[in-house]
Amino acid sequence: MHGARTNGTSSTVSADTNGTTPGPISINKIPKSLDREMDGKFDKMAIKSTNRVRSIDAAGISLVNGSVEDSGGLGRGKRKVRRVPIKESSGSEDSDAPLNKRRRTSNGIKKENGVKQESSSDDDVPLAKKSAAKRRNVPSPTVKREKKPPALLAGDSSDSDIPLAAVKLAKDKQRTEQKAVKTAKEIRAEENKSATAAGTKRKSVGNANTSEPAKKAGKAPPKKANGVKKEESSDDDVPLAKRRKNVVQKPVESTKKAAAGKKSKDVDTKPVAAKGKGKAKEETPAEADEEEEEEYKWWENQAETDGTQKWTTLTHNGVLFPPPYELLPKHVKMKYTGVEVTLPLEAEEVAGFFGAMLDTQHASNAIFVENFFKDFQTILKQHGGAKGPDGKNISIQSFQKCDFKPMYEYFEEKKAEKKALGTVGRKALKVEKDKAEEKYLYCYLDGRKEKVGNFRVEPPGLFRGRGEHPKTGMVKARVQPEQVTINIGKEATVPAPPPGHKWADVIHDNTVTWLATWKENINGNIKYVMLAATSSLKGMSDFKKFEKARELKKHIDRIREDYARDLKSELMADRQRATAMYLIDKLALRAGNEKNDDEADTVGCCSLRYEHITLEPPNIVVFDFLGKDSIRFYQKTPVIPQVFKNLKIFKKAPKTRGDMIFDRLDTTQLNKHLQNYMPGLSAKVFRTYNASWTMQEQLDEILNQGTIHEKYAAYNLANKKVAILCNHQRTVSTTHETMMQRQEDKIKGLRYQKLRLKRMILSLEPNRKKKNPAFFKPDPEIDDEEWIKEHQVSLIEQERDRITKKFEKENEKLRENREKELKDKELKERLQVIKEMEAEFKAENKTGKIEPKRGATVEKLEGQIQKIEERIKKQETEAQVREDNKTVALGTSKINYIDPRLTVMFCKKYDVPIEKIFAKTLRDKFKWAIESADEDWKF
DNA sequence: CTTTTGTATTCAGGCAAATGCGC
DNA sequence: CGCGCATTTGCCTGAATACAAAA
Repeated sequence: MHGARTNGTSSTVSADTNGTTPGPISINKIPKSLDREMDGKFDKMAIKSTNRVRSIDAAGISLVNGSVEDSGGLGRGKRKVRRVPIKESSGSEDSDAPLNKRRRTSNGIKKENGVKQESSSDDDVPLAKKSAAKRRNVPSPTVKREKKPPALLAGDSSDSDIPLAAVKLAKDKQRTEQKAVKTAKEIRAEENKSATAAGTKRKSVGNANTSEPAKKAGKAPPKKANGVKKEESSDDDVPLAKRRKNVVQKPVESTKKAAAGKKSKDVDTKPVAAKGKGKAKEETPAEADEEEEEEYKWWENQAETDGTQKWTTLTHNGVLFPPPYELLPKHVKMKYTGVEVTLPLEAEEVAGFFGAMLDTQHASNAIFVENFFKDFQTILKQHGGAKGPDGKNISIQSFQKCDFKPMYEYFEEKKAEKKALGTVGRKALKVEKDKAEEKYLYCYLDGRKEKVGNFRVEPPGLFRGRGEHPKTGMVKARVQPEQVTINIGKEATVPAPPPGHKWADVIHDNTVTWLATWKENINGNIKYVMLAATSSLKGMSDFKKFEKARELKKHIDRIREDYARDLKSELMADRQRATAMYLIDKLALRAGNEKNDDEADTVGCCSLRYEHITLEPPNIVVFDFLGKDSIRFYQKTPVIPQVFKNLKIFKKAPKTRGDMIFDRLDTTQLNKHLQNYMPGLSAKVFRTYNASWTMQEQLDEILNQGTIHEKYAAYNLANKKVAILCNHQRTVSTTHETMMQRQEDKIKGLRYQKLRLKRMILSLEPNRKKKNPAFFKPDPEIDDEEWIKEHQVSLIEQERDRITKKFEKENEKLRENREKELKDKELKERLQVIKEMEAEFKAENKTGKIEPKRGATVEKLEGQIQKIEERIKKQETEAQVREDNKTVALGTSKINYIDPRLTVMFCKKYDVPIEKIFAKTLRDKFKWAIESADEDWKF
């Protein structure tokens, strides 16, 4: 985004008493009169906004038109936020004084636009960067959830329809008309576009699915597993209640635990792996056994954990460094002003980073390029500079004059070489690599072997900050052992640093879970080597996360009642907090911590600014902003009147673009407030809670009928609702459009085939038409003669192609065998059929009749028609799902938000193999859930 | 019908970007 | 009270697979 931005932190502000301590812009207490005022009429702002947003799609989708002001995120700038301690009770001394506003001001990356001090005069200066183009349509995430506090959630009852409807995607046409915010994703998408090319046909998709089974069809185990359970039900759940020994309780009743454990063992079977293609059918329990000692089932054994100490003993082998850089072959050189230059190793490496990215959009991103080039120059200078062929120094001054093409081409060559190796060669390489990594794969935590996650030190490269990250493109430096701190048990042997090096430090801190750490040079962030998601440490905390969310169930009613009440509080801070809670609860917004100017300008609930919300009377709120990862959050949703009114108040002048909506609130305060309800409660818990809650609700609506595949599709639909709620998106693949087109053509082709079959029937029995006119009615989808003709042409071409190819192939083979090749005459003869086809089509077009093949009967033809109809239907649903899901990412919610026990419950209850839904890694990660939940489990 | 082939989809890993809490 | 630290969340990518059409 870009677009308007505000400059100036304070210009319009007068009361900045000491000049450095800004304060909230809003008044402390909300007078009754203001409340009343906001009740009635709608102010200018609201009306104005109406003009800017228009509702287009009948389905309820509304699109923001292109006006710059609507852009969600404005220019970034220094955010001068000050937080004044406000004693709410102290009354309203500061009531009207428009204190300094909290706003995001501009500073546009490089040019600091001087005048920041001026008021809003240049609010609208668009950033130089890319202007808006098309925007993606974001489906409205609202998902109906239980009517806990009935009146409270506007979307729950009557209103819910709107957003729900909005879930439907708009038509492409409309899509392209719109313009507006360009999200990071879109930018990326565009970039790829260029690199794309051919496509192909094939349909599929939709079902997103299905995998594994095909080959090892066997795999019945899971089924069996379910059958079993059902011992005493006792599980009215509430595992919480059934605490066992110590502090923490187990996920499920202990009783069935043992049984459960056993069962699921067969269930899990060795997933796939199946290195050979296809047929590996090992998978027997026997194999499971060979799997070394039995693993630690922490979930059956919850004792410890006071929370702070994470381990007692810890042994590991440290980290794996990337291989040192090796100079490129002599003939591969970057050019400057057309002349090959020799770079010092360090600089060549950096140039290579860029050279390898020439075909990405980064290479044409001005900020990226600028940051890269600056760092490149610095590094070059540090290492002696570039030399010309004559050995003389060459000063690299201009990016424009640099030509990285030779490097790019070299890398491409390398890639091709690798590809040419074939599966065999690559496998060998992989074995080698695996061997080098072997020792790092596992560590021993409290004596148990646990998998390590990211033991590889991140290699150097160019920083790929997402969205409009000010630092994107900077050189991410190589990490030296001297920067790496090792955390390991006191008793353990400290892994040796690479020869000639030493560690920054070696510590023995058992209150943290990391094995190694270092500081990254771009943002100064700290990186860690931690255990894999399948480890007990991660598993336990995941479990706790979900238990915490379930615990929230007990408090949610009260919390909702409270914030409903506080929506009317006369204290601004309380009212803002209540309003924020409403949004977090209803829309699953993230908390919205403050960010710095050297990060991309993205927001969450608490950091929403004036321009991110538009109010449309009577109670529609349009959210349009960039959230985490610069993913656009665009939603038009009704809210309860009090919230609408509050937002109006929070946007009231003098607040304007750049100012915080919740200027009396921040995440710390919000979370502190939440702690009062329940220890450990924070804003993010609401996301988990609402996601899992929604999933439970959705799953409950699924009927236990149909094929496994259908049930799986139903699950995915539920999953999708959650993903939409959480605004989890993905970029539409660059090939999406072509694939859709192709599929459409294919469907039409099928329809044409159907038409021909019907015509054949009529040739056999002309009187059928009278008997069943409906059946022979022309298909409206392909009544276009033009199209039919084109299609016929392409069919003929295809056939010709096929015959020719086959001919050539045969010849090739003959040649190999040193036999005589076929003559061209042979080919000609074979191509005779083409002539026949043409004639046939011609006749068909003229008379509308087709001679059936020999031996055809009406019955046979009808059978074929039926088959084709099935295929058409299948293709159509597939196409629909593909289109509907193109921007929705299901994975994130599956991995992070949906309590895995829900999935396990679903699978057991409906006899769907867990493998269908949880891939190998997820099955490992969620082993605790698989072994502890049964078909009656409830979130 | 089975095998082959070529592509689309899924998986698993990578690392950036959030949250949240305590010093 | 702002920052540092630890941990969770999230999108994307390259490699591995599955799938459907062709042979």
